[in-house]
Amino acid sequence: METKAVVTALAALAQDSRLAIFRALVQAGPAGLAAGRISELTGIPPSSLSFHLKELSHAGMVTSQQAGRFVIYTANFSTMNALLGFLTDNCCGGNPCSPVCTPACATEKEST
Amino acid sequence: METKAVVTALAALAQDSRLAIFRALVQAGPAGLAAGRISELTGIPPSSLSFHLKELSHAGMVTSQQAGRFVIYTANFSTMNALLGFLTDNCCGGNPCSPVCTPACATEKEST
DNA sequence: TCCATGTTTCAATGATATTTGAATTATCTA
DNA sequence: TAGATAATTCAAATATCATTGAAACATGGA
Repeated sequence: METKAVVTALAALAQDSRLAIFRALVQAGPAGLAAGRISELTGIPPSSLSFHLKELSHAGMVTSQQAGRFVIYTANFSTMNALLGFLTDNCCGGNPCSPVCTPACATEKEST
Repeated sequence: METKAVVTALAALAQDSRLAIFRALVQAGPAGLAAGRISELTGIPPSSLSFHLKELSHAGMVTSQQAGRFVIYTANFSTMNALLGFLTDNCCGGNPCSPVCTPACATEKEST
């Protein structure tokens, strides 16, 4: 994952409304949620919601698919995991650092 | 970890300069780096650097300690791990979701 | 105390993000 | 086709953030 993409992804999540939206989608799982349902759950008005969904989508954090009149949004779990990996990547210069970064996912890294 | 703190932490990382600073500190490990050294490594001028270090510090992503004339900055690994946990927390409504969020650290979660 | 070095604060400027009502587009049903 | 529902785009006001030179502050050594 490129630095630029990481900054975009982090920026997408670093905002109250968008973090709420994303968490709702993470909790909804692979089935996703229709835009209107997200609006109900979060209290964000449709036009604001649409703006934020666009941001999240552009950052690769969510995907969408048309389903009749509805647009179903789904969290993009692989991007999220790439993001998590990036932050711990090359931790401690690649040396063994058990006390430092093991708690979460020190064994799963990526440099793509 | 509270939502507000998470947004602050993500916002702290969602910026080119700060992400570069943070990564340098992650790679430096527990020994940390002096402010001047970070400036050298990243090419960020002292006054800008100081601004960004303050942001990171305020977000709990780094800690600092005076060492003579130097100020040593260190990545705060526990905050980082709490952050990673938050993002995957309650994934898929807490149901087993092996295909979805296992890749990185699905086994290590927290709701603090 | 005086000087050199490392770091932070200040202040002014420019750039970027957020918000939302109203209008628009798209789809379904009858 | 007409009416209802779902979602997006537009535009303009508001708010927030990033940058950096110059000045100030703190520490160590002579």
